[in-house]
Amino acid sequence: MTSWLPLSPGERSVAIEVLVHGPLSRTELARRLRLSQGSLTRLTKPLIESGLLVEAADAGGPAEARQGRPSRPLAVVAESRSFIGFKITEDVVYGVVTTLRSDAVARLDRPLTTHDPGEVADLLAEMTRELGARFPALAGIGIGVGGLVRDRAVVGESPFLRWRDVPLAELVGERTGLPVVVENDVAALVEAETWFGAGRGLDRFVVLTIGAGIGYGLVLGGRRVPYPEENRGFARHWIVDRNGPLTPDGERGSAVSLLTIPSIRYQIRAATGHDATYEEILARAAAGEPMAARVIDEAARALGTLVAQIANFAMPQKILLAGEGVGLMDVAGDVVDATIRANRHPLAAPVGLETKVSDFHDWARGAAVLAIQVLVLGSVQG
Amino acid sequence: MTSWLPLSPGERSVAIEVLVHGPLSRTELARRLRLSQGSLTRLTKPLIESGLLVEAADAGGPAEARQGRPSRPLAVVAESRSFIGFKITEDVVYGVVTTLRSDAVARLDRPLTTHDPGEVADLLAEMTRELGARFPALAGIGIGVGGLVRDRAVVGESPFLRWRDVPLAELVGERTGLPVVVENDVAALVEAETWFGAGRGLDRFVVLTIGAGIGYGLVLGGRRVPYPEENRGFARHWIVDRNGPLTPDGERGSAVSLLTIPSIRYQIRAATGHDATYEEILARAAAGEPMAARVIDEAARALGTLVAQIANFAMPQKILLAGEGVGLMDVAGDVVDATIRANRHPLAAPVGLETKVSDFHDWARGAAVLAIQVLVLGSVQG
DNA sequence: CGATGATTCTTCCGCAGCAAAAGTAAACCG
DNA sequence: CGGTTTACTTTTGCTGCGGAAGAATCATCG
Repeated sequence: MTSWLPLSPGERSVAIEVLVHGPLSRTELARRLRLSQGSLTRLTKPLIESGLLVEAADAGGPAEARQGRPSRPLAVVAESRSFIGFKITEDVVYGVVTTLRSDAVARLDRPLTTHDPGEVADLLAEMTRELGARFPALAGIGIGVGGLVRDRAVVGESPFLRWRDVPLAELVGERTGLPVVVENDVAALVEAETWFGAGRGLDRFVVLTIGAGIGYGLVLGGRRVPYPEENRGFARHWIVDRNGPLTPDGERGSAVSLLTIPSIRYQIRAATGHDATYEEILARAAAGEPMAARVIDEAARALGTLVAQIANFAMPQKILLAGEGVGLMDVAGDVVDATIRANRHPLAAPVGLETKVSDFHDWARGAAVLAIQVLVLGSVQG
Repeated sequence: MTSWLPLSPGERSVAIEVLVHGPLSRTELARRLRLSQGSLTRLTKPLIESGLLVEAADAGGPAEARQGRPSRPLAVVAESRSFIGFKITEDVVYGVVTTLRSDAVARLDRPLTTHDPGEVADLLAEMTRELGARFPALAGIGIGVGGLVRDRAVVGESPFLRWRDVPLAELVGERTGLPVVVENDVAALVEAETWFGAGRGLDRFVVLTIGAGIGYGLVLGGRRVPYPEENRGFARHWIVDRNGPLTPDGERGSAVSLLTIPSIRYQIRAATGHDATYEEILARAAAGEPMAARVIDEAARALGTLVAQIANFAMPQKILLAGEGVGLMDVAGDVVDATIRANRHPLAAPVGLETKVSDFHDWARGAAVLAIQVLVLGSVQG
């Protein structure tokens, strides 16, 4: 039971479909996977015997009383395994415990007082022990780090931790005895949203995160497209408006200069001489204060332009805006929408835009999903 | 033999691989398709018996004299079938005959003196007879039309022909007795490049055409992504530079205003009062004439910006620039390249940019590829 | 010039995994 | 209580694949 019985390709597709799309009857599964009903009986049997699936207890509610033999929806036993996800920031480690369905059932944060790889690994192992005490069936650990990660195991380069080629998966693995996956934090969030979130079941899907920096993830055919400049500040070269503001980070008028929280705060500080939090700036813009309103308006236009460009060129079925900097949408969502419309053909399909404010625990949850994938897919492959 | 024996999925994949990637030995095919050698003997036998494939005659050249039993590369019998492709413009119909490998072996153009659907179909049938006299084994007809095409059969809307809901495939089919595929001209060119051209074997591929208008085609996982605003002047809403020139067509500073041949000619005419052809303008820009140089420089910057945005957001492995308006690259290719670099991260993979000047026969050839696909795939599905 | 090895292709066997069809179960309906 | 409807199971047969062994065909080397 440490890892699952090796699943056949057919069994795996059934497991993923039920895991991701909730309770489904065998007939429904047969239709979705284009298999015969007989095959479904065959494929589900070992999955039920191994304890991964159960016949959902009567669906609880009265259900739609249809004619005929009632269906037996199959569901994953979400609590049969627990997973741990960590998000490492410069000064805090955020941890969550999730079920198989990636629901967070516990949280734990710890200050990060050192950047020494070994001591960080010690801390993660200690947090794992603490969390694992309450949730015994731990099946894996996922770790999200800002920076370049290789092979889902080694932190190749992380500026804020000042790490180079740190084999973090190995360090944590030998301290905990659990399978460990390390991934770039944006990539982890993208995977999580692709499997369990806004991108569920979609063929083309984009995640755009706004926070201290900008993150971009493209999912095609259910798989994330990797690219070399990932998480290396690529968006500082996305020039949105050549006459835009100049900030310490990013080229003039780049997405970074216009949209990230530090750049917006910098612009306000440069203009008014006073520091203000992001939320304060948003509130002032909503209240009509000219300086804040101008900066936020410009940011909203930039966001609308970016979203339109993404929609025009990558043609995703949905675009998810995530991160701590999407509060912008509440204050200036109409500006964003108007800008998108101005940069798209009137006959074009409306952009499937979804906004999701995420905190650091959401990033940690994203990392946990990586561990879930490894267990279900049986490999570390992205 | 009218259509091929229905191919099994395995046979079809072998046929396509050999058709698209030239002569290949069975062992090489086994590796590419991830099949065993035994399976390849099984799959190739009926294909050879049916006359689709042959064991290439010793590869002609001396080959690399390696050890062991020499390989027997398989090749399609390109001349076993012929295909006809048409491109319909406002006043001319361009026709080509191609082999199975989409090599054009004959051409025929005719002026189009009427837009009446029946008479156009008559003309196409007559041209088909004329072309077919020299190439007997006709297996299908592909027709490319600017405008909206539904179900690869019906021209839903074509402004320059003033057509609405014309069942062109049916009209031509009943006059020729051949299978007919109708498709939007850009889509046809994209399919052709995906199968036989620059996009061969690529997973993510973009075609950007510049001519009287702008065309965009996105290929993901070997399949073209359809979108509703296709060929309806969508690029007039791609705003590249808000302060760009204003032209009769397209929003201010849009890709259409900056890049299409009519818009460039309009800008020169508006500035100098004299009309000039596109080629003249390019020559004058190359010679350093200020007005032309300014317009062409602006166009090159716009193109670079577009290419960078496409590369940043859709992340294709290659971008093909095609159409009659890519002469721009010869005169101002360095400006385009510099602009691309300025809008991309230094660590990003260099954009695989390929330029291909295409005339109207290339568009017709693209349409012929659709007929090839139908024969090989056995269906009209895109 | 024959033995050896390398490489490609063919033949044959066994079986995984599927669809199709027929059978069983569990509800509702009158 | 038998008919109807729908969901699931069992059985059967077959397709199409991998694997292993063998045949073909070349280079190389003693």
